[in-house]
Amino acid sequence: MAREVGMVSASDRNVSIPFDVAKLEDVARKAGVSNATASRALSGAGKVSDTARRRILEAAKQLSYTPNRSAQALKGGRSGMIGMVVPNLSDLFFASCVNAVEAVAMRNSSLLVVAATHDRADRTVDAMKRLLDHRVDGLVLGCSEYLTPLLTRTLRALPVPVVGIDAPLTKAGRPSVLIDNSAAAQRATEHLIANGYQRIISVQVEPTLYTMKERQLGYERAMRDAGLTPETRHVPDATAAQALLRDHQDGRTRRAFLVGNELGARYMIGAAKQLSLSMPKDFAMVSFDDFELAGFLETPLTVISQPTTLIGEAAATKLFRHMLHGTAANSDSEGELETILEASLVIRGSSICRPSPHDSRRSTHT
Amino acid sequence: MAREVGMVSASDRNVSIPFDVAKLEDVARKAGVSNATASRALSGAGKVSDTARRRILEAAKQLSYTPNRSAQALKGGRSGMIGMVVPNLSDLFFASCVNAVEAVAMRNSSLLVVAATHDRADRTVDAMKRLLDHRVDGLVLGCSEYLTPLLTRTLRALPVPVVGIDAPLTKAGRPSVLIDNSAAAQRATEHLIANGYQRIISVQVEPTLYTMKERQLGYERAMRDAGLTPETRHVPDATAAQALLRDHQDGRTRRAFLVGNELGARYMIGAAKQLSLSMPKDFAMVSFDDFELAGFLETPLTVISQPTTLIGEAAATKLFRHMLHGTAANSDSEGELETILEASLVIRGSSICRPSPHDSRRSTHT
DNA sequence: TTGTATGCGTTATCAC
DNA sequence: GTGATAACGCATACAA
Repeated sequence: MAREVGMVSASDRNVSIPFDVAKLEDVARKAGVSNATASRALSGAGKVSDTARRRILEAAKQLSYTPNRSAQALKGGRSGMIGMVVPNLSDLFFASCVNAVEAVAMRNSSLLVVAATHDRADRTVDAMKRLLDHRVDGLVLGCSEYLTPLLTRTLRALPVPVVGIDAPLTKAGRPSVLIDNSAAAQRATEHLIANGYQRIISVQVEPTLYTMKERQLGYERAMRDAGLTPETRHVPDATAAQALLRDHQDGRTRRAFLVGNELGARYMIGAAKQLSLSMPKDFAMVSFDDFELAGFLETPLTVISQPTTLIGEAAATKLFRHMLHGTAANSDSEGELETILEASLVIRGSSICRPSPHDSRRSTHT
Repeated sequence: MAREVGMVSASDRNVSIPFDVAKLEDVARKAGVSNATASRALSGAGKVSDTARRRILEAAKQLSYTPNRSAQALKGGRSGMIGMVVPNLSDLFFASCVNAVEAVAMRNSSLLVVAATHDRADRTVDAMKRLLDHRVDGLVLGCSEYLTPLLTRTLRALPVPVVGIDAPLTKAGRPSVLIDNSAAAQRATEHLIANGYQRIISVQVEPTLYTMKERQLGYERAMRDAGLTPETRHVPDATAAQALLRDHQDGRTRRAFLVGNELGARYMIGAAKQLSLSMPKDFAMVSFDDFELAGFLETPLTVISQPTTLIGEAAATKLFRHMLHGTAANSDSEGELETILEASLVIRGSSICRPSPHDSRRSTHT
């Protein structure tokens, strides 16, 4: 068996039992066959007599042999790892996607290597390269930004399949899994209009992101279609949210806010508390991204909910399909590059005139 | 055979992905030196003439050479990866820890490989073994359970350093980073007592977890010290929470609940809504684990907040220190096996008689 | 200081 | 069917 952990220094009292690092050679010897035969039997490829196979599998089991993935990867096979790049691992949306991707990876006998840019999009390319140094077999890229030329070029050149999340990689010829942000925002806006709101303000925290631009488009479309005037405010922080609410305190017209993400919703809710305003009396609100306690807020919050688990599963599944298909890259291999999943509008109290006492989960799909 | 979601059937797995990246040999040739010299120059170890070194570095840069980590790992060096096992990657607490660990790994030129047990603790050992198949250089183990004999044995035998999070690995001779759950629970209970509550019920969602047992102990100690009678309820779901609140509606004695985790808090808040009860009028509540909107609930929630980022950073830092020390395992290498970080009691409206209108963040350390 | 040769654990290509 | 043997890319003991 490989290397003994011998040479235990005298000071060690809790002597470590040598960990199960049986290698192929050990299995082969124990089964009384050659290295090559053992490999064939274990990998399933190649012809091995039944008796030999049985003995080999038995030996492997007893030694609890598992192949050294580094060696496999070096030899040219798969590394058995996929990579995932996200802005932040503690972000609600991405964490949920990561969790789903990991589950699919596991089911496909792969491990997930994560690399966070920690909200610095300029590190995305670096992160991808580092992942590739480790020979990941594929990549899930969670990136909310528009593709930069550098990123596009890099993506095209990557020697492994890539699937995007949150924003499309279409310009780079790579598939992605998204929701229809524009349609979802439009649907939410129409919901507000249907509830009698005419003065609806789009609240943007990070207007430059792809998703935010899309949501803005949907909002504007709904407003135009209804003959209303779009009105947008950049709210980068809590202070801006307070200013915004102060500007809309005249009390004559009923105001509604369509908020681009959960962070913005927090700013707004905090500002409302500060100013002692309450929804939907003083203003209405719909926000992107659901969270566990949205229904338990002082005023339950109407949100557009993304199917994060489905997104992660779909992206990972698509990735593995491409990996198994074996094309070097996955550029324009299948007809459609963008898989669109459905977001749902979860109507709670913050967007309707008479708030229901309990969390009403009438959800309608966009 | 039922196909699981995300399980990609392998119709053909023949094609390997070409990986035409510069290797050491290319750099050496371009620099006009041997393989070995190039390796020495790039790794920094060994003596190389200045002129050669310059040429080699230049060549490496032009070819944008990065070493093949699989080969390095196989050769016996480090793989440049650390592993992390957690119950769930979308869990607030663990996601935040993972994010911090990843950041530290990055700073140490390592990648983070994650493996989630998806809330099935019996998969922990499997997850660790899979990580080790990939030759991770170290392991962070996030496990809320008590160590089983199998897990203890496995941990002792692991050939790499391990650091625990959330629960101690002391029985396995491994270090860990935790908060003092018992002291935190005691502190919270004392806070309730100081606010006039005498009937304080401990609400447990998963009483068997290590953390929960600890919290229970602290709660009981505080109660005993105050001459009060401990009272514990198992609340595994929303229904149980409703039953609990119904049982305590007599309105004569002021009730307070110490809730073991955020999930329990959700159950309680939901049940309160259903029964049209409100805090702190009808009952008081303190819960473990802070979350973004805890201060914006109908009644801002008093919580015990764990320094998740610090925990992750401390664990990862400790791990890398052990890895650099170079001992195969890290058992009893340093004096103290348990690093205790401070949790803070964030007092909001749910635990005091007259709730302040705004989120009061007077936090006191345990 | 530099180059040659060897081996890490696997898989694949050959002969037998 | 089976078993030697050669890579995979890198690091290093040993020579030069």
